[in-house]
Amino acid sequence: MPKPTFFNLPEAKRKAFLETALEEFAGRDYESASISQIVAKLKIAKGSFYQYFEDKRDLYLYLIELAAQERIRFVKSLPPPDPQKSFFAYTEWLLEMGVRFTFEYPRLNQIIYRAMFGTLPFRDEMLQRMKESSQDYIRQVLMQGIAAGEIEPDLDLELVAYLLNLITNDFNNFLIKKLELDPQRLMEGDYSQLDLEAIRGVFTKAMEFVRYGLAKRRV
Amino acid sequence: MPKPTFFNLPEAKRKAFLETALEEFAGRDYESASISQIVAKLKIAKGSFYQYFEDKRDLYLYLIELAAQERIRFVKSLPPPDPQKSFFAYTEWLLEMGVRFTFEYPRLNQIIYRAMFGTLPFRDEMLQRMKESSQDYIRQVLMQGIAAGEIEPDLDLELVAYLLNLITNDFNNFLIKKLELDPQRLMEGDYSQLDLEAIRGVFTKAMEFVRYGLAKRRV
DNA sequence: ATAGAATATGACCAGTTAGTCACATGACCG
DNA sequence: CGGTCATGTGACTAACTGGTCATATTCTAT
Repeated sequence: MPKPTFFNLPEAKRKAFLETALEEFAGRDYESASISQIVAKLKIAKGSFYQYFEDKRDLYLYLIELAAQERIRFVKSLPPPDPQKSFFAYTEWLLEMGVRFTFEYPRLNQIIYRAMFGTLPFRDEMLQRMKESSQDYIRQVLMQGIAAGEIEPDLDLELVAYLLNLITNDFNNFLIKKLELDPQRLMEGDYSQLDLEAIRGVFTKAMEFVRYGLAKRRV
Repeated sequence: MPKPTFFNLPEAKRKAFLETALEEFAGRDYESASISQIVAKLKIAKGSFYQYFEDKRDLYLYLIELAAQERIRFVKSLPPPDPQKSFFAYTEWLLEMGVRFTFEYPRLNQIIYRAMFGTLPFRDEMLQRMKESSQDYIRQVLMQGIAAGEIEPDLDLELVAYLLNLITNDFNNFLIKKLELDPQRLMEGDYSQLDLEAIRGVFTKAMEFVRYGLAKRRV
């Protein structure tokens, strides 16, 4: 946890600090991310950093916690389609929200992605910080789908939740490849290249796979 | 490419070098992996390393190439089930081979995984080295499945190949969680904890999802 | 035995890192 | 004004990094 000093900081300074720290930790993995670089970019003294945080790891775990909270906040901020209507519409919406989050908060998304799939010297502490994991959330939604009779009840929920979570988290990588987007420009907040129609088309295709699998449809 | 000197090395020494280098690069990301650590473990002089390779990146790209080749060799070394019989049996076999490779060559697998999903200062050169990517291979197999009339022809092949590749590559992570395996012991080559029956059960469930998706089966 | 090439060595360099600490500055309060 | 406490500072440490290079050793072929 950050020291009290950090929270006493004028908001502008605190925001600027987080901005820069997120930038640093989003682009490189934990070991490579550099406190020295952060303070250099911010033009503050090295000592100041250690007034705000215990150490590097303290900052990193805080950033993860922040990113995870922000993602949950983001997903909850927009109303889902009528949940009663169709489980699959809901899942597609979830997928879409994941991608939108990626585009709107690319750095936060990177941090989460790294924390989930990367190497970390302290996975356990990290997982604690991401209490409400999206995987648990997906599992809940799946159970609702089963209750509503839309989903095959014989599925291994844990397995499917894992796979869906995996797909959701990695989907933007596919989009970037498929639509030949420039990740650099996206990272810099330039969305002019986004073709929302095309993206929605890919969503629909992805949902077809999730819904019916590969097998030839029986007509 | 390694310098000629490296290939002139007595086989035992060359193997030992690769062993140690793989260990180092499997465990940490590119920036964190340390040449100094490698030569220290091998008890050879720093200068010797630079007789074998141009630089760090030269070694890394070589390791990736090696790992990718080894994976292809491994998959091709065991005969698949009758390819004419069922596309899905074939795909399940492919998934199984992926997992078996993970268990038998955990370090090689880590390197490939890192190369595909991690951060890299030179993605392009890396992708060139992994010419025959498993994703292309999966796409071929899918096309055969369509030709055989087993697979829905309306699918977006590129998308599905991407998702299948993703699942195959990450599946062992799920297995480890699901079967509560100890990754540390696996890394050290201790497979006594493996329950092949249980693993096969998870495969089957995963293939059900891949085959029919989430939707409730029509009976 | 000897020349010449191939290989091995480790001190050294310039650069980086996380973290510390004695001190300076600033803000608020009586 | 003075005093006290929070905040800011940057030189410094010890440890590390990738890479170089002059020198030493070992191998090979005559």
